[in-house]
Amino acid sequence: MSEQLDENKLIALRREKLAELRQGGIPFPNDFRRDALAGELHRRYGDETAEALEELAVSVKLAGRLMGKRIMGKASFAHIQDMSEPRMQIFLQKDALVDGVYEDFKGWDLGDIIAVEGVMFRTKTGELSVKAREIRLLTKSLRPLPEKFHGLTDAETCYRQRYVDLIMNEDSRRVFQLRSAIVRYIREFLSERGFIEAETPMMQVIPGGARAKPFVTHHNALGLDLYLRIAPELYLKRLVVGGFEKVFEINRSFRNEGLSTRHNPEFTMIEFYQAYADYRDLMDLTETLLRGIALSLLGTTVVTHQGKDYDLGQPFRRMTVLESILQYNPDIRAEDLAERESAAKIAARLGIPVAIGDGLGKIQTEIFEKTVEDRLDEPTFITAYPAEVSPLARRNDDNPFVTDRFEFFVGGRELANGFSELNDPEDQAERFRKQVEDKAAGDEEAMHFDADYIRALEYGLPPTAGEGIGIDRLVMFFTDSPSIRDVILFPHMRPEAVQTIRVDDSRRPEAGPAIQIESS
RNA sequence: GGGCCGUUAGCUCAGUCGGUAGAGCAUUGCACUUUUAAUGCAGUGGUCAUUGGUUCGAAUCCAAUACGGCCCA
Repeated sequence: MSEQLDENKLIALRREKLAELRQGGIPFPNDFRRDALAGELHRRYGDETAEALEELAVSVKLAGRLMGKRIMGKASFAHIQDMSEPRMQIFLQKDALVDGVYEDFKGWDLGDIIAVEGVMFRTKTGELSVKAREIRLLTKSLRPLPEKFHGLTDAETCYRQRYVDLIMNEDSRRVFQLRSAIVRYIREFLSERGFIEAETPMMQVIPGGARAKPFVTHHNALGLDLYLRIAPELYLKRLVVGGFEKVFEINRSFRNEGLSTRHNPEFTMIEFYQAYADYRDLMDLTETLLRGIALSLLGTTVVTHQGKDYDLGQPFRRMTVLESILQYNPDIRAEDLAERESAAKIAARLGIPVAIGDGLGKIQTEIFEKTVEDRLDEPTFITAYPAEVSPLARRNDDNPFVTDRFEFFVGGRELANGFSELNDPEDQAERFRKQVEDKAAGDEEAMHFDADYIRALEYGLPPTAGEGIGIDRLVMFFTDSPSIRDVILFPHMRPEAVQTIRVDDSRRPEAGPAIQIESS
């Protein structure tokens, strides 16, 4: 017996065709080897004339998904799509194929995976094409593809069934190809500069390195609750203690928060640490990196995002938290930000709730977040964050109220956060204690006391600077994507209301009854 | 968590004042040996997200729920 997914007549018809294939031999063959990609052929032969191509008589083997089919009696055109761009047109003539093959082809469906062997030529209308000598069906597709002209536009289906989105939407394929290129660029950028790539625990006994609510999981054999990491920071700095003086990790981290166009519960960061450097060195490095990505990806330093141009070729603006508040709030006076009481009044006027335990630094930061952050359009480094909100950052030598820290903003969004690392173990222990107090007072995002991390610092962390860059947001910026879901292949979604998984007992006798998952 | 909007054929979308549903593409059949969203002719295809209510009658009005989108916190 079997429980059906959403069957319809189109699928039933294709199942009948598959059943015939099963009768006729091996239905899912894997003995075809291609020797070319459509895109490569376009680049290599795209400029050759029809006559030149005829003379060259280049024979090629292509495979891919059947995306277009135009039957005109005893001749047909088809388009196949492989991992390259653009598609290649195939020309078939009944007389040029083995008897019966042309009739088989007429029964194939859009979406089927096919193999073609033939000769490059140019059609009357000038399109580079392959004249088929042999053509085979490799994989029967049972489900109809979306409409060929409008494609798939329903956002929900694009996210839930990314495979269909990728088949249909070149723009979507492009985003993820660029994402791959960005990650590769960053990895090479750091590797060339002598950084070592590391992999640190994703399951942690004490989640650290950021202020965030973690996900909890459980290790059965150890009888131990573990947290999915919210950041790799504390482990990477242990590695610097260990002598890996330049180290990075491209990491998936997890934060138990809501979903939005800017937040996914799991997200990708690059974190890197460099000994004998400070936060200013990392600001310079960040400028170089972002400029390099733009030039490498786009061939220009000007990035167009959501209708605006951002020139990463210019030096990025730099200002402190306090300077930025004053610049964007002409009605606020510097002296009013210097005292807790007057700053709290400003916060209250702005509708920011102030808790009794909040110090001046926290209040200043909230005023900054409320009135400045999303207006930081041009590439900007904001520096001098209060120590109160920067429990892992080194204090500034001249003004210990603030830290040697920066965040980078562009298009109103925070893309990076970096600082000179706090390497004084006693100061760090004190700041952990303050976090634990905050946690006891009900701050769910406050940090834990990580005694092993303090022990590591006590062995001596060299003067170091570290930085994290949000890869998803970076990719959003460079690919002009309005939502984080557009740059994550399988973004988090609520489960579909009722999902039935087909289990065919006749072929898997050991299997139990049909599995049915229903969400309540 | 709050507000607004959406959910109709495989896909993209119409659906007027409440009278049991329509197009294009896909698909099926026929014709067609250089097409480009091929073309021509003829068909098939629907639990109008779900549940309940109002009504003689609901895709349409009301409510709740589910899922999604945008904005806000």
